[in-house]
Amino acid sequence: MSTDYNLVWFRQDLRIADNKALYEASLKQKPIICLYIHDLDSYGNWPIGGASKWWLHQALLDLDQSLSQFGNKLIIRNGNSLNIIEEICANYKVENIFYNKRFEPHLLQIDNLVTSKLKAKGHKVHIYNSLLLYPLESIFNKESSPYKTFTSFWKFVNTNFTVSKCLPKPKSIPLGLDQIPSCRLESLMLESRIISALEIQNIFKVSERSAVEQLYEFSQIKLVNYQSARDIPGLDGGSKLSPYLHFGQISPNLIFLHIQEIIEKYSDQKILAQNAEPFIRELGWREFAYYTMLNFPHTINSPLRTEFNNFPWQDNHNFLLAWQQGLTGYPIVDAGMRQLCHTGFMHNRVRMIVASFLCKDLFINWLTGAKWFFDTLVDADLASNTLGWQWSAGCGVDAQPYFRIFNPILQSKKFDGHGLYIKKWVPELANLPVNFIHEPWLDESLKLNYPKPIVNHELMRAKALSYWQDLRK
DNA sequence: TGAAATGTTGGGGCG
DNA sequence: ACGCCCCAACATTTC
Repeated sequence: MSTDYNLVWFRQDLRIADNKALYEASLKQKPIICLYIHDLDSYGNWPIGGASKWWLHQALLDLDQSLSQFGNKLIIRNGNSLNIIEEICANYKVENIFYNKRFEPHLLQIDNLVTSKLKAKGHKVHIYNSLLLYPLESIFNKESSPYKTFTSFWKFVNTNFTVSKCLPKPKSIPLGLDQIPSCRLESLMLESRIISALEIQNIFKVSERSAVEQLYEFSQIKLVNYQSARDIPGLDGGSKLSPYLHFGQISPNLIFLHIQEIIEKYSDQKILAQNAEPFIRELGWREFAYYTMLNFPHTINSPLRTEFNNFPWQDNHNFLLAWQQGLTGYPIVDAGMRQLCHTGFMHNRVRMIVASFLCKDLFINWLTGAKWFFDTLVDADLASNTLGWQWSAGCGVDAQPYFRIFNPILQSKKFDGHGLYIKKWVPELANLPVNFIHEPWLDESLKLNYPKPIVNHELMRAKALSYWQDLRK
């Protein structure tokens, strides 16, 4: 007599707390198969990057440990999602399948296929939204079309929806009697980039528990200065919650509600609420990124503004290489790109600077930059990455006008005035006086092991503007 | 979630 | 005392 099972299909919701699919499954009081499938086909033409693989490995390890505290364990498989789920459902008596929705275009197709096949075989499939704060499918403007500017979108959701409360942890996640075959985590070969992982490891502790601890630390120490500190790359003013959010190790609801709680608790400190607003707004940008990907799925591969299909992007391999390696000769750009290579992370302001530089100083297609970020960032997220890059290139939703061009020297002076960030990531410049740190080429007497600027920003700016003029015709 | 070019104003040096 | 010029400092426009 075999047991009756329910199945929870984990994807990018690698947590126990406030996980709708897991919670609902736990209410059924039946043995639960906790399944994770490493399915390379599910990534479409955006294969999982090295940094993300490393994080995923740690996250799966942590989820398995968490499940073991409930006497259960994570079943890991490698291969085609549909085949594996069908195989498990055929071999064990699985009544209900639970999973949380995802929004990547290629995943929507796979999910629909899996769902319809399972339903056809008599299984019940339960799908939840445990990824986002708001029900994005039902949000449209007065003309019943999708919002294309963030502020109007954000205003609408804030006035029409409230963020739902977090679910408690499941009371139990019962294990069945059968020995269900599972791969060893190591066999997925996620941990190939060991050297880079070593440095990442010093920055992030990859677990559900650490995500919450990091949130608490942020809200108690950094939140009060967030508005100004977040723009200074030499400070660690951000929450650094993005990779946890990406892998679903923390729910956006938990973050949102925790910050709201803090504001209410210290309601006499207006400054706290003032600083919390731009932070919550960042969660809003995440929603907006998913909203855009849902309504304009093609934008993961091509510009939203079709006139940009005619933009004369240039395929300069040496420029690309210099950018990737942090050898452009612009200290703030190089500092950012090296932080990325060494840690799998980059400060947000610097992400904008290096993106602007790639698109508007080197004229390299934003997709090329997007691919590099996707491969190297620990928080690589298709929705956010696409939105950010199209914003930088000026070809997406809420796009900054193309002529809005970052001056890497001014940005550097403004946000890294003392050159702390530059000195940390570009050691060749560590001994330079402040007045040359942003533009070391000005001191011709210096003999540095550091490249001269690969392009002249003034010239490239003028060129970018003329391209933009042509595009408007 | 720019930056440069251009326009305006007002204080101070100077004849 | 006065007008003139210079030029920060700030505001507006333009790309």
